[in-house]
Amino acid sequence: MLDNYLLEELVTFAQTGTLAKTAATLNVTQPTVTRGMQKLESDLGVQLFDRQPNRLSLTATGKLAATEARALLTANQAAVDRIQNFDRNQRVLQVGATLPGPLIALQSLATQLPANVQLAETADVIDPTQALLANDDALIFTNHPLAAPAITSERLGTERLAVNLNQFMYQANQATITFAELADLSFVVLNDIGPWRAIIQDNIPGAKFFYQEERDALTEITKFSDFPYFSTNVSQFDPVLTTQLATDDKRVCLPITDNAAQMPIYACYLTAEKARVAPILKQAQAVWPD
Amino acid sequence: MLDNYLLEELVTFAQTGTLAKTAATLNVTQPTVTRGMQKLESDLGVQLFDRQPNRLSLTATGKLAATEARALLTANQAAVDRIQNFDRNQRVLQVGATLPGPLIALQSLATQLPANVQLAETADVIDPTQALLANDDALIFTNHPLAAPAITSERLGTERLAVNLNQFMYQANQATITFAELADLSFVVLNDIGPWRAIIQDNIPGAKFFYQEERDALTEITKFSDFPYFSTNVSQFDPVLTTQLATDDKRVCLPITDNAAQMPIYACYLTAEKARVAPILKQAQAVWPD
DNA sequence: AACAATTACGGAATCCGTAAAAATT
DNA sequence: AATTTTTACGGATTCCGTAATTGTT
Repeated sequence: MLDNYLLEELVTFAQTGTLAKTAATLNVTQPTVTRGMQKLESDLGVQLFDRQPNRLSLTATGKLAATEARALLTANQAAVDRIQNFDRNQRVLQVGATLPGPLIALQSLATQLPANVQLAETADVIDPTQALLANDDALIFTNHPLAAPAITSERLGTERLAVNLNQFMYQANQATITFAELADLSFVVLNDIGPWRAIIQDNIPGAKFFYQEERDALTEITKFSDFPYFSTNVSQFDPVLTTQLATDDKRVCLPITDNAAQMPIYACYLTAEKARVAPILKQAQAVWPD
Repeated sequence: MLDNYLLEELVTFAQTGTLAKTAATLNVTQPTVTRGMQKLESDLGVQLFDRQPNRLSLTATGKLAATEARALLTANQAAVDRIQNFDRNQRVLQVGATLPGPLIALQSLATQLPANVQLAETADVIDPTQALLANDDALIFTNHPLAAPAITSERLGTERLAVNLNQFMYQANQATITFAELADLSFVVLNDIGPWRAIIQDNIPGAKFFYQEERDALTEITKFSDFPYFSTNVSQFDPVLTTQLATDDKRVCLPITDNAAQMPIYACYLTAEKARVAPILKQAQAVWPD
């Protein structure tokens, strides 16, 4: 068995090239690292270094050992994360998403949700499969099912994009609209909108987008300007938009009819956690506007 | 970072169920294990055990931690093995096989091989891909190419099965033979013949096979009996068979013409080790009877 | 002179075993 | 009575830092 602190020293040496820098980056003294690498060699019964009086360099075996060590350390850290996240998720049930719509819908009934449910602030999940397997989230909303065998992906419904145009714009004079009809316009858009971002960028020719990190900043800009903004059949639950804007917003909401503007929504969770996420899923299905 | 000795204690507790038995199997005292599990809980910041005055049981988190711990320990051990095997293979170049033919062919020119080449005694490689990736062998002969991306599988030639029949048997009166014509006969066969074993068992109806572990025992039996035995175009290099038998063996060698009796031979090695195995491959190709 | 590695020595932290206690079956 | 877990205490091991040595650039 190889001790972790020795593996760290080896990995750092592979990066830095000298024992002195290794010691410096690990906040220990050189003799510590010297002894450590000697012990690692003796534990393995293998020569890891070519020794010249003033220079240490890794042998071929040493290089292999360094990459193996790196893998072991990351595996160890990943295990710690999984265990700690699992323990946390025993108490608070973390809900994430790759797109904001479903989170907004759930937030609208926050009072009716179990007290241990913790909704993510923004749609910032990069790799949903990894996030579930690492017990980072117990439930993640995505726009595509996940392939991993331990994961169940349940179709929740469809999110449909709409655009809110000033009522005096000529395009506003209709019940629905297409991406093509929005060409060359400028929009204010939230930053964390997941896959929607690529969709609007790829489908509206010549458009410009002003991305806003904060939702409050976005509502401010929309309130005091004529920039069109996007919404969906799900974001209608957004309390910020509905309360602060709806009262005096002179825009009209036009659903976008393109296929690309219709997005399937899936609820993904570890199959082993089905029982724990079931009540939340039931709530989500109940409020889904389909 | 989780210390290995704590992980071992957790894994053994998951197996045995009590700290006392855990201590016994690990050859330490109970207080050691008690403190160890307390430290592991404190390191993780997580409760791993349900504590009743006289009974300790794993929580859900604890069970997860135990399986994670087991994985980390096996990964650690596997890394050690890979490193040590790699180091050994820097000096001696280990050659294995899933079938004996190619090893026999190479053995016939043992004197001309580099001194650091170590040929396996018997064809006992179970999982050639694993053996290569673990640096257990540097070169393995198989009857099928290996799929792993880091591995190169080079077609070496074809091994062709033959049977040696007493010259007075009526089937011996021909140049070649088929499996069907060997029906209901009894054969003496070596134990470690890899895939050949399934082939003769599946293709010769009603045949009986007397498997011998030792090659010497097999030659003894064949010498003092009339049992037919198998050979191939490659096993002709076998010094035991050729010297001890050929002089007074009254059998005739009949190649078997069935497709199933023709076996492709591949030389498999880590692509990164190509340069080191190249000279051996060259020798093998030179003597191959194709 | 500056830098890198190693060794020697003493202190500090950690880990372990013995002994004893508390509680259960 | 026998088991199991836990705490307390002392010893032993291990690990680390300071100081000093060697050799190279």
